[in-house]
Amino acid sequence: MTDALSILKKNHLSNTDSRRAILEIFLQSENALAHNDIEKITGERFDRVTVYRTLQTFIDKGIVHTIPTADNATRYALCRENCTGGHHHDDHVHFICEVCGRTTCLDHTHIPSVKLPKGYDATQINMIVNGICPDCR
Amino acid sequence: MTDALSILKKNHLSNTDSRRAILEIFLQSENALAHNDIEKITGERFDRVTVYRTLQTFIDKGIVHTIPTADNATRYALCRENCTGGHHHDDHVHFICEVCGRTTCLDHTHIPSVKLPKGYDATQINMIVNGICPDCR
DNA sequence: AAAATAATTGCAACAAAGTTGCAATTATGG
DNA sequence: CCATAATTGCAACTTTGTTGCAATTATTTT
Repeated sequence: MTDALSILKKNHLSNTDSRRAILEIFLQSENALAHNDIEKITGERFDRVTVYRTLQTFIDKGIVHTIPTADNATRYALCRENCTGGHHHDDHVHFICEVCGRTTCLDHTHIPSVKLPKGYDATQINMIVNGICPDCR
Repeated sequence: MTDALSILKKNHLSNTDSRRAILEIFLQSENALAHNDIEKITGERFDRVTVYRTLQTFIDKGIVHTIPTADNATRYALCRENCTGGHHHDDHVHFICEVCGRTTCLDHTHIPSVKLPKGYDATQINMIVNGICPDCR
């Protein structure tokens, strides 16, 4: 159920080398990954552009979500919740460690609700916590 | 008190054209600005590098804070609270409108506290709400 | 007020992140 | 296994941001 192939099947995506490989990487990683991290792992196997396009496909299908970071390099992480095409509902907090730089999904830490001023309508909320992770103290 | 010159004085920054001009732009803007927005306004008056360096100086002094966004273009906004060199404490929510694209500081909407899992230590928290702003409904 | 010093700017060059068009390749359904 | 549709790789480009260095400008000293 959580292997690359079934994820592709479930989302009606064709079974290609790059998609399988990149999904495997996510499945085996604890942390969110930047495009560059993926490239380092896959090496010369896939073109940069292919990696970008694969990630975009995964986002569109709700397989992966992005995390806005201060360093302007988008991080991608698997959606553990049931996100579907066009509709993400990852409502967990993201943690970025200042020491090791790793970005982690705190899957069980939900984003608290906020009351916005009149007239503001939220469609998606991100909460990014910077600090020091358990491994780095 | 809220004119460009006093802000520079208060922060022991020398009074230069670019600093004054860029501060004026922030003082007159309701929204957070990307580097590119500033360049469009200042035109050829200042070099790109000068704008970047000026913004960095303002961040260091606690005059301006950055907002992580999904589109990988850092937004900058005036600190309304008393941020000082090296220590920002902007704890308000940021709103990004999906229609007009504007990024707004909801200065009076404070970020609610979250309880992190054991071992995680927060130093800074960002909350970015995407949705539709009052002007765009 | 002018000279000396220190800070700031502009230029050129570079690096990283991401995008687009198009031809070649690969996957899939019949 | 063939046809069609989807995916990939390549080349070129854009945007965002950085660095070193010489020239300029602001501030301090006298």
